[in-house]
Amino acid sequence: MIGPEQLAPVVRDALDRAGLPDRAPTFERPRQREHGDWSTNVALTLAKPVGRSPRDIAQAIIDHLGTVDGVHEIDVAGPGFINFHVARDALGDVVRQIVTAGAEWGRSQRASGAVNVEFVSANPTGPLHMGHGRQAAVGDALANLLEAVGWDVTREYYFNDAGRQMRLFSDSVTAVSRGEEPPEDGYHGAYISDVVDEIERDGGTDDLGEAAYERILGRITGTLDAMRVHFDVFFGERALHPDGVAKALAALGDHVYTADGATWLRTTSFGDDKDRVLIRSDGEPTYFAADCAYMADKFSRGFDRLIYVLGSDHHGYIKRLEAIADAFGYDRDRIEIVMHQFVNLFRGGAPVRMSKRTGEMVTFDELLEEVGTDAARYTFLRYSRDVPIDFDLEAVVQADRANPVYYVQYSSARIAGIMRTAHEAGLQPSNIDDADLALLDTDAEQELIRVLSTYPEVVALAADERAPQRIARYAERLAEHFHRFYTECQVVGDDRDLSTARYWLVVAARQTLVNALGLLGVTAPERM
RNA sequence: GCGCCCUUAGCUCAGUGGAUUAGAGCAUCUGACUACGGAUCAGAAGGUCGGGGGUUCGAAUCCCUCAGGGCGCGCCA
Repeated sequence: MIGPEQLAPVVRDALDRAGLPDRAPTFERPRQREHGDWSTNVALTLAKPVGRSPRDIAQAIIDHLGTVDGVHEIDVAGPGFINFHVARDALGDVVRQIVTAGAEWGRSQRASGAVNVEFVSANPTGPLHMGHGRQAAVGDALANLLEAVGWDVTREYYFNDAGRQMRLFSDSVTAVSRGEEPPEDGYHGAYISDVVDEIERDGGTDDLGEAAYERILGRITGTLDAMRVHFDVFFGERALHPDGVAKALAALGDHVYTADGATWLRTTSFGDDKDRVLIRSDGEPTYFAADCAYMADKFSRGFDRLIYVLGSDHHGYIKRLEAIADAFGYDRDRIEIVMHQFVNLFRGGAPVRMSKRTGEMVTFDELLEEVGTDAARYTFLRYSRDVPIDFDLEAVVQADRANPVYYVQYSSARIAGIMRTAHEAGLQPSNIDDADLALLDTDAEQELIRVLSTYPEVVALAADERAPQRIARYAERLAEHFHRFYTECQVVGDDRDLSTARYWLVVAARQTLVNALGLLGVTAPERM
């Protein structure tokens, strides 16, 4: 469909012919449908320098535009906007374009380079919980989006398998295996004895802590599999000791100093609130030291950019991470923190208590089992990262219009239903070039096509803003327009040519829905 | 105390590339089943975009400020 690329040069020519100063016009999608498909405010921006009224300028531009291919109508509106209405028959081309592009529809090469997306990164000392679930969904969808616009993406999971916490975990497991209480500040959950029993049943081990750690990591990857999240790299902190950390400290050079028996990084030089300890006075390196070595490791692997997906409780790390990058001398723009708010669990409007102590905690595994992967992922992804999510176990499985997951998936099932009916009726066109897509001329069809045509813009914006919810909201808008089309237009009918044209429109709608939901990691079911 | 985020319709939330009459779902009210899945559709009603200043021809959107709410500020991990 015609867009800014075609309209901009035409408008510039008109500016020239109208004797107006040259200016690169910007175009936007008007909010109001009556304002057409594209709009430019170029006349408004010229009003001041030219000293004429915006509407007057707009009219002058239009007078010199002449006719524009694919545009049906151009008018001046409001304070001086020039609105372009795309020709109805031009919309058929959109359908053809979508069907031809298939799975590539909406993807682009607007970005390039290698990006590392680190997310979840929960330590394998216990099962994943709700917060990790949102993190998994957001991180994975973000990775999908980045791939869709041309990035070469690596999904990475980092975990601490060294240091004090690891020893504490090991001690806890060992205590439990002897029938004793874990240390006060150790790990107490029921899963500890589960894992211990499991190991003993399988013939024991000579390193219980290690074996338990591996088992829990295995459980976590199992949960992630169920979530359809697959990492390219699982990176254990141990790989950074001692060489990586030593090299990192050396590379940090003058920014490192000793005081009070400890070794510090002068992060305050780079905007942090206080300096951070690298090596404690007892000689033990902190996790912060490992974080430094880890960043250096990532960059050494050739990434152009590092993205850290973090829960809002970690926002204090932003300055710290940026300070590390600065201290190493990396361009700060090459690291990016993508934050998201937390998740509150409800059941039928009542909060579900979450307590590690009492074991009332709902693990993410249990949640997935109860609501399913599609509902979980979709619910985590349809909200802006900036708002906390109230995740209601009942509302999320509710099967009606109130639940957007089902609303969207139902449109997918309906599409599949049409396909089945069409095939039974012998309607199964193989070549879209033979179809007369200009027959798609009802309002419902035209509006559906218009929504379809904006998909690539939505993907680009969602990727740029790291905003997966834009894809979810788009899918809802698409479903809405499809349902209306479904209600008003019979696809499989007596008029063969019309049926064929509508068949292709349905194919295009399905393709777009599949592509959009695919970015979210949600399925487009054929039956429900 | 400092920092980050949030405050938009009765409720839950979009919209924050400045711009033409601020959107959706739920709830409320009125309609649509002799056609491909009514798990749907059409319509009505509902908002001084937390308050107050400012920038701009134009602000939900940018800046300042105040008020509420969430989170974070370790030689913890």
